[in-house]
Amino acid sequence: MDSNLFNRLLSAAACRVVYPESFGQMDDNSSSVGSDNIDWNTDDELEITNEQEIANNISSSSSVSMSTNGTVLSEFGESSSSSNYLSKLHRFIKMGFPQAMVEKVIAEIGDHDIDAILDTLLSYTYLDETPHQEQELNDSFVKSESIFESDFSDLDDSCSDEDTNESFEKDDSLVCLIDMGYSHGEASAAITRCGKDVPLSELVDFISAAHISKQADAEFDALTYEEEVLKQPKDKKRKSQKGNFLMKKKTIEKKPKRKRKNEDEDDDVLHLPNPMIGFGVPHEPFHNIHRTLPDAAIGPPYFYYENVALTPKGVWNTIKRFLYEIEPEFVDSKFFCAAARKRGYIHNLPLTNRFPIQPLPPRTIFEALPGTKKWWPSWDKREQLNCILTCIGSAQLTDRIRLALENSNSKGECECEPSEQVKKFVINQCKKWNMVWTGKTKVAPLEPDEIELIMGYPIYHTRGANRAERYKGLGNAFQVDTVAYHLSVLKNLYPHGTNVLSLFSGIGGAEVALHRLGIPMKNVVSVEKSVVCQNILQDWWEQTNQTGNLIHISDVEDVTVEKLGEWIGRFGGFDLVIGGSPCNNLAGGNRRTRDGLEGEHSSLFYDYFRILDGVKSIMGTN
DNA sequence: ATCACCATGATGCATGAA
DNA sequence: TTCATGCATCATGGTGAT
Repeated sequence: MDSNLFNRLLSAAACRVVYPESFGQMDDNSSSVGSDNIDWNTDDELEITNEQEIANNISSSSSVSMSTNGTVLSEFGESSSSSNYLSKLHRFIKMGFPQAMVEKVIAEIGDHDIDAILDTLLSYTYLDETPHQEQELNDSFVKSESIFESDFSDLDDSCSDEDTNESFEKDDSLVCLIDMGYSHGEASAAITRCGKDVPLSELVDFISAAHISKQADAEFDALTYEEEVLKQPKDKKRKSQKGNFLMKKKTIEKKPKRKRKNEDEDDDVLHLPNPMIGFGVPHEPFHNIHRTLPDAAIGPPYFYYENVALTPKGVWNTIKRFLYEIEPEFVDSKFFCAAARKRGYIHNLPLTNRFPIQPLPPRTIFEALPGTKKWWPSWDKREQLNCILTCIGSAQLTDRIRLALENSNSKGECECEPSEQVKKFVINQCKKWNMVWTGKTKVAPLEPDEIELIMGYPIYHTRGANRAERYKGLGNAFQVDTVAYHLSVLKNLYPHGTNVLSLFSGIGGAEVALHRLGIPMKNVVSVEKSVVCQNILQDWWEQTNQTGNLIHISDVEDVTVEKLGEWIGRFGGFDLVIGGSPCNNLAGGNRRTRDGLEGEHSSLFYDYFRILDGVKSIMGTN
């Protein structure tokens, strides 16, 4: 896409009252679940287990963000219907329809007939082809539901005036599509695919077709699953049926997938580099220090975004499209420390004169955990650990492995190696759960302080939190050496210190990295939901005698344009906007809700973009 | 109410054989 | 090329003890 177009899209997007699909999704999140009850970053306070409870929670909450759905729920009466309602609301918002529109349609025709709702939504979308009409429709939704009260309302007025005077048709199309509730990515993709001069109806048709196809697929899955599985008794039969079903689905899907591979798969999939060294890592010969950033991407401020590399398909493409078409830098932290950590980073930092922080961290298991060497059998060839996750192997697994090894050894009645089968079992489990040898027949998970060392944090950085919180905080954190290597280029640029906006701070990986680089922090605004993590960062801030000012904000929703303007006015601008948005719905370890970028937690990426773009707008206008 | 503990697969890529 | 197999993966939700 041409960069000018994209600039305009972004600036227009920043001025919308009604955010596109993604933001509708986000609104749904914030209103479906009480903001006091969800830890977006660490997710362990997720006490709500079903929609019934969610509905109850909403109705009993007095949070400001609840007000919207508070009125909605009161219209639908009992919590059971609320649950149903929420489920359907969520479903249609996921399809890309604006929340306000879905609420309106369900209020009009009820929530029983899904087809009717879909038809009505589509006809609304089709009928309102002209920008003027669509704007009115959305405005009426906004007013009647009194939803989007805050962030961009001031800007919107001025921008809509500009829009009406806008003479570029292609920009109008983008703005209209965004107004209609489609995401930037969808809108830009549709224009790219269909051409810039096609009628709006054709663009809508393109996007709607994609939605319907996606939804039909999902519904087919759900229906077939229900038909085939729910009839069966529970437990094993159920599992096997599900397995059969999935096998069927795979065989059905395979052919079209291959066709796409030859055609346009490259449009949707970003390829991960092998070896995963990004623009270069220490001790590796390959380095690329030349890249051309799109105009819209150039700072100030510098920004740095991080998430897991191994996401469902298309996620990184979407992230890239939002973050100014910058190519992600995929790096495995195994080149920096003793554990693998495959992550993608999108940033607009310079690439020249990077340097690692000293002292260099241990790169092998034996260097990081010398106590394990004594027990490490020769047939366990691991030299580095797998990714540090948020939970650890069970004590029962340790016992099972101990028994397997003891039985295998006693059979041979000698000190020889266990059988190949036992070795394979043990190795697989050790790799899966990152267990290390702590005895002749004993493997155990890493202790929190060992993980702190590997992840580049001061020892006992997370001390004080309970064990599960420590594992979770560390499992969600930056690998400090990796991030610091990328941020090292800032040292010469800001000898007198930086102002940092740290989003989804967690246990403070960004702050620790800057500190270890010797880059002073004048002001840090840290946005982090978890009180435990806030305390960890605050304690570290005090222990390291930071002279700067640390401000805690608990919710990204509270980071409004007004707040950003206030901080920017006070600090003279942010030098760095840094953060990794929640990966819960992207991570491979998630069995239940790996829903992609539109998932409950991971959709907070759009808040990262919203805030970053807000900072860029304000600093640009200033 | 809090915390420790544990069982719970699917996805997408890499690799190599047919 | 196609297919089978191997492999790693910032997690979730339930249960029970305190």
